[in-house]
Amino acid sequence: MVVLDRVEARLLVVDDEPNIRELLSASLRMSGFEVMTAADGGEAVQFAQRIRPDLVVLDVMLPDMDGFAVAGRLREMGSQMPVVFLTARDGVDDKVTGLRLADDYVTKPFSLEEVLARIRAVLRRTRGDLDLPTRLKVADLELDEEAHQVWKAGEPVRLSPTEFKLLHHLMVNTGRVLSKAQILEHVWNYDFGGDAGVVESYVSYLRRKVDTAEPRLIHTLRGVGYVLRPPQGD
Amino acid sequence: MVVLDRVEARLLVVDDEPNIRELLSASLRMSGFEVMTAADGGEAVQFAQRIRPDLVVLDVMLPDMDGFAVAGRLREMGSQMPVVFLTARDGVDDKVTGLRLADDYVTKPFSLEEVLARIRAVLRRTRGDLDLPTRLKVADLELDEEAHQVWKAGEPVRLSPTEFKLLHHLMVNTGRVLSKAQILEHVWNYDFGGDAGVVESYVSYLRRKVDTAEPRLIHTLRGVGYVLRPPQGD
DNA sequence: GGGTCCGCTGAACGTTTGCTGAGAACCCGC
DNA sequence: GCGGGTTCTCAGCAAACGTTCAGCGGACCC
Repeated sequence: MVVLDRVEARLLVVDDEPNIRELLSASLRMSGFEVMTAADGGEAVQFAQRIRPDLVVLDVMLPDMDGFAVAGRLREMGSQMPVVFLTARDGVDDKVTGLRLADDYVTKPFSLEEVLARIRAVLRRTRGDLDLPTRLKVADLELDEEAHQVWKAGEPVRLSPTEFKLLHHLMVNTGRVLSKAQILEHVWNYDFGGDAGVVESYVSYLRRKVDTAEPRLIHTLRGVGYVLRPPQGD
Repeated sequence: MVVLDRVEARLLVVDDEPNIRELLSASLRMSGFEVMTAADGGEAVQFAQRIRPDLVVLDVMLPDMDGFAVAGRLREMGSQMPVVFLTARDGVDDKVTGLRLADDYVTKPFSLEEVLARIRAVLRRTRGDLDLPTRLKVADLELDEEAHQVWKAGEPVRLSPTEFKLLHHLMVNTGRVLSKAQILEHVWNYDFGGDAGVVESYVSYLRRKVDTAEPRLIHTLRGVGYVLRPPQGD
């Protein structure tokens, strides 16, 4: 839940499932984007023409025309709007990358953390927005989003994908308490049915890898959640 | 019981139990919100359409349709009203699925303190109301809601969840006398059966942690209640 | 000044919460 | 299909937490 006081960019989210559309748009808004939504391909093309978004998040499966067709139309319009596709896990991936219509894609079911990362990466590439920080630092902890790398006290650390996403989420929200439910919501896939016990396990893994020495950075607030806090003020 | 001279926002409270509906709406009104109530899902959708509230407080269990269905309808209506769910404690699944449609949730039995905190947090996030202070200060006492942290004379203090809620309630009501019954009502869950002795215990804990030095901030008014008062004018 | 009431605090308790190690299920590359 | 890495579940354990209670001391009233 990163709240910024400026608009990062204007996005168009296209998906026919209202749940996913709302999940995405709400979360993107909270991250500082201006978001419009469309429920099918026709609406999408219309909207894109009118409001000229900086990026389009596009489901491949749409009721009227598929995402590739939509992307094709956008290209024909002469626009160079970057597109991030949402695809089902099975095999469509090759098509997406092969067609070179997408700048990136995310497979369903995704986690918000993932979608946000892809969108930011694409915007950075296409706009040359180099001032968007790609490196997060908290005390002697460093995380590079692009290189997908983490250092503790200058030493590189190996993290599994989930560990990385969790640490990233904690670092983006430095100083803010996150409940296990919130963490689950952002870091895990949206269809994850399990309970918050996983979060405990992963916090434990993370601590072992990046938070063994004093002063500790990852704090447990009993009954509330977790915070990553820089030494001063603790 | 914070009484403000302006309306913070318009809320719609939906619950079929009259007790809870009234408890909530009375307390929210006293906190400066404009409150409407509905007893079932149909009424809720109707009302929401007409009066366009800024936020909906929605019980998951309703006689006609469940809260998720109501939230779904609201979304379909194209509204972006934030929703705060009220759920039973045991429905862990509810929480996860609920969050797809909700911006936050509170488990029953809740304390008014909790519900208020969630509502404010959601409004802050969704409206971009970043200037609403997240930090309370009284003399050399500071409390940050987001970070869930307290400082006394610049030094961080560790508080348990209940201690934190109590101090928060005292600070929000600085200068106002609160009876033990009132405190019980706001800080403890509404189904708490015990007596006011707990409040005494917790005031004692709090004093030990944040009010050891002169001038004292937490004052006892014999036979009446407690006040938190800044030094000047005491 | 004495009796009574009220509030303070330390100790004790049962309960809840989170941490961790072990292991089962899974995926992926070879 | 085998092995390493990864994800998730679970159960036992330890510490923190909420609550009650009793003994004490100070405040209030007559």
